[in-house]
Amino acid sequence: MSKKKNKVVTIYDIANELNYSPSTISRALKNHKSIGKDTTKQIQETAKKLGYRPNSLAASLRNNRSNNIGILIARINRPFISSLISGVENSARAAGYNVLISQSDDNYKNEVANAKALYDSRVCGIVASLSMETKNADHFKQFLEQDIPVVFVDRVPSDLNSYRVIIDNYSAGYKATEHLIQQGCSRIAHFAGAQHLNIYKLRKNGYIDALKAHGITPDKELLIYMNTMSFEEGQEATSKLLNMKNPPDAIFSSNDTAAVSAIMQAKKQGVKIPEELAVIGFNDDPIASIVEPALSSISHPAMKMGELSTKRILEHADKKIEQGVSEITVLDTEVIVRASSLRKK
Amino acid sequence: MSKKKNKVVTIYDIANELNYSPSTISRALKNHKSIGKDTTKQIQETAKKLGYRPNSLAASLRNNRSNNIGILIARINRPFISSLISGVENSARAAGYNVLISQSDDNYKNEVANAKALYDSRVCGIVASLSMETKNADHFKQFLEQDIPVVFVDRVPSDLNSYRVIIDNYSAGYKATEHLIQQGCSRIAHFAGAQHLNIYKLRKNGYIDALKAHGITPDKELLIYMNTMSFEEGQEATSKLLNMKNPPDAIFSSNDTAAVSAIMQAKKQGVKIPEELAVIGFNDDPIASIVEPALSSISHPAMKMGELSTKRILEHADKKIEQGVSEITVLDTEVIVRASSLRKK
DNA sequence: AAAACAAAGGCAATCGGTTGCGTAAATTAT
DNA sequence: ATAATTTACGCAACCGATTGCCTTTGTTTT
Repeated sequence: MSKKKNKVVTIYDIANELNYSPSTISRALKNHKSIGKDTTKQIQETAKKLGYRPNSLAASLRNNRSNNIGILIARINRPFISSLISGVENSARAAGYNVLISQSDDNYKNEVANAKALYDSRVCGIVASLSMETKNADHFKQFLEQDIPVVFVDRVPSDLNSYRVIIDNYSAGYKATEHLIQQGCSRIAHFAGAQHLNIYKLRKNGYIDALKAHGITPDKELLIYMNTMSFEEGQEATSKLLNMKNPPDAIFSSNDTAAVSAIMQAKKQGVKIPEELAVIGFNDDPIASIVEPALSSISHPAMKMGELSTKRILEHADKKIEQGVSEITVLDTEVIVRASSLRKK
Repeated sequence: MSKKKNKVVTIYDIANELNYSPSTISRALKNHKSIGKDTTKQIQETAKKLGYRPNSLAASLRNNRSNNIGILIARINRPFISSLISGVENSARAAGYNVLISQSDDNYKNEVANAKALYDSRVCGIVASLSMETKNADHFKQFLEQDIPVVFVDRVPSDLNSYRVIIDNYSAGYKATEHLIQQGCSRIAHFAGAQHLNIYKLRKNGYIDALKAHGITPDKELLIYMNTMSFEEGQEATSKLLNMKNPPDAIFSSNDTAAVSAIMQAKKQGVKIPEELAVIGFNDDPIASIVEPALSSISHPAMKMGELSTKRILEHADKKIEQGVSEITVLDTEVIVRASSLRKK
């Protein structure tokens, strides 16, 4: 048995059926005012009757602009990212847009290739969070040259002006550290991520400045630079820290994965949390509420950031953009205090 | 300063530059054999020099088929789903396809609307996992009528023949239950999901048959039907179970969320795990390894399922499909034994 | 050397909407 | 009643790549 494709109904079919021209059909379907009311109604009814479905490809080609928003991220299956995507998708779909995703797997070359692919499919906007390896953002210039809005989220480049939706990482790092200090900690270690990514650098700066502001001299031995901030890296670092002659009494980790691994490692070594070691993470991933004791963390409004990113893209068309000006949206974060850092009642 | 759009280079520009016809350019760019070697080389070089980028919209319109694979799922920010998407995206991109996502939020109407949207953008295939509310799959017929392959994953409909990529839920439920029995449990409760979704029904059936096979009569009081299997539902159910005159000595939950909530609730009530209550979940989400004691679970090869789904779509074009025959891909699952169910050493 | 064939490209239609411009008829203004 | 508008719709080009078919020139066959 061969595959049988039913004929797809086009505006030409409707035009033939009703003896109108295709342009009239096109206009009537979009409720263009220059088409009579009765005619419009009749055309729309016939369209429905025939099972007409618009071909967005044709429209997009003609308008030189699709209704697709592209997402460019490192990895989809991370709590923060999947929530971000979810936020983008929700608001995009509500506005009649589709969402194209691409993940770089934290690889720079993939990111460049994905940017090309999204460009070629003529997305009308891009939401991007850089890969770990990305150190320059030239592959986004192609979009800007065509006036296609690019919204950088979370991991944003420092060398390219465009929209940004971020949190105040410096202040979050400051607040997290200050919280630990207020709990009576004074030897506070920090798990810092790759420093060419400004989110990690800023969190570290906040950490350092909070220490100084409270009269604590930062100790280089307590500042651990990590690569991917994986569970394993966190475990190893924690183990080393705890075996020091003068171990820390708190850890502020730039992500929850490493923070959770710190808790688990500390427990394994018989170190009591939070009494002997207070821990706070970053992102407020689901695991933060599950680990025991529950992990304090910094809220990261992923879904909201996604929604705002979409909004920036959709609003872009109406705007006049001043050259050299980047619009930055900064969201609030909160210190979520849980048992892992709660020393004082 | 007004927005400045640089002119986009098309094959016509290359044609003018080199005095060839557009058709020659088109063929040369695809290494068509009917174009001379030198010519082809020259054209490709010029294309690169001018910064030519193919317009996939135009190609898709002409071919009446885009290079976009559509994904239709309930919620993106769930570990299983985001990994599934990741698998689809990886293999799709490797083959030069883009991925369009849409989430229904477990709402039937959204699912229908999303299916329409994906259809209208002329996806060349669909990967779908049904929403909780979906009880009929008629909205997928539009794809099949146009010979657009639909691959159902995990939550598959029972009333529509198409590709399926699934695990053997019955056997997984059976194995999970049997594992608990082997650990010495005999009053085994089950958290069952919405029964119109066959994954939950099959897991339940496996549970029941495993009990019977081992001479245990299923107790209706231990069979808890849930709606969304949320953390809260799990807590409440666990609390009720533990307060019974004759409480269960094990729980097999159809997902990890409810299983984890069971562990946490049991601990809160002072019930020892696994000694007094053994627990096993389903999916092997990240939280399973984090909760204490670590949750036993059933592996669910999400990424792999995504990859296979893409494969089905890409292979579809080459295939002759027999009517009334559905191709089903069944993946193996494993019982991941962790502390939450380990009573015997 | 005539016939047959292969190689290299061009012509023009096509995919399905969209839209600037034009026009005939109907309505309003003067 | 004539001019000025407005209403309602059609014509045809256009978006950019693809492809069946045709032509021209060059090469091989007998």
